[in-house]
Amino acid sequence: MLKIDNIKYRFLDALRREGFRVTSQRISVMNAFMEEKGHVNAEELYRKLRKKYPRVSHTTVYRTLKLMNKCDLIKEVEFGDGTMRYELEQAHHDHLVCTGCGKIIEFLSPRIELDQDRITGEFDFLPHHHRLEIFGLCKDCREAGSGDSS
Amino acid sequence: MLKIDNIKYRFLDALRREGFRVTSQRISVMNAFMEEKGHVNAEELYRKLRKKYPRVSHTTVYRTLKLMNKCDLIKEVEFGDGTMRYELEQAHHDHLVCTGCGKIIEFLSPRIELDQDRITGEFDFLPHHHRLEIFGLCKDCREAGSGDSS
DNA sequence: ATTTAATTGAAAATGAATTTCAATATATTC
DNA sequence: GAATATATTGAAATTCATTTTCAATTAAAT
Repeated sequence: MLKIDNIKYRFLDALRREGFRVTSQRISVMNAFMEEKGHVNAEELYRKLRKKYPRVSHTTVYRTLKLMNKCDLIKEVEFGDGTMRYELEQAHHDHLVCTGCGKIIEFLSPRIELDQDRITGEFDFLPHHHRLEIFGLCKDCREAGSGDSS
Repeated sequence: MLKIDNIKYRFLDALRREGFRVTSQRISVMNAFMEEKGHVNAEELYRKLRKKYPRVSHTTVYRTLKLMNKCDLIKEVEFGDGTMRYELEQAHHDHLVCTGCGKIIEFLSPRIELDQDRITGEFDFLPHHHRLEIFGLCKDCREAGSGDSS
């Protein structure tokens, strides 16, 4: 659990460094986030959180996720369901999003990254960041049935 | 204006074919949409619309865009500003989004498309559709100044 | 022209996210 | 180890994009 401890340390450190306070709520939100596989939204995290840490409000979950984002610990992503989701800030990658079960697979294609540079060059465009999501059906969902898993 | 007339025809035709009614409001929304360069959202379109066609409501703009979308005339896209935008349904392409002026450049990279097939194959993932947006600064915005154009 | 059923507009409702503000808790200072 | 200053919290209210409701209107079929 070196990774988790490292992130916990980085969060506490960032809070103190920026003059924010270390509170039990912030620690709870961070712990709950670390227990997730990632790509949760605030509402989902709040629901799971309240079982273990009932003293944290809805509002504080939203605020703390924004704060962790500002501290560069987590990253906002969204896959078209109308909510903002969060994943650990880590090396750049793109996503396969299964429309059957919601599973999200992270991948990186150096080839695609290179081609993007080529494209932006052609248009004299200075890229800052990008997002690539491929929506479809994962292996499990295809094997489970021909579309409807009900 | 063959293209516009063609789309107008296709919309009226689709409406009749599906048993929807051809109304002055729907025609107004379609006309207003065609006068745009594309990538408008409902609110923007409503504002421009009401100058020329004051008899169309907010609600109807939203409803008609959804309807045109259902008729496969336009496509929903969103670039992270929290609103749903619409573009003409046409051959697949991706987007360069200028974070300076909001300009949107459409492009298609056969190479990237191919690489995506390779990637999904690796993960045994059956792709349905994808979206790729590259955010950055266009040539004009870079020439205009070092970031702030105010 | 009459009928019937889809469409419209205004207002209310929704859902995610943010803001307000009084009460509380953290850090700092003595 | 208090006392103090001020950041944070929670509940409720607010915002913003979008959707729904429902009575009035209007298109299209008879």
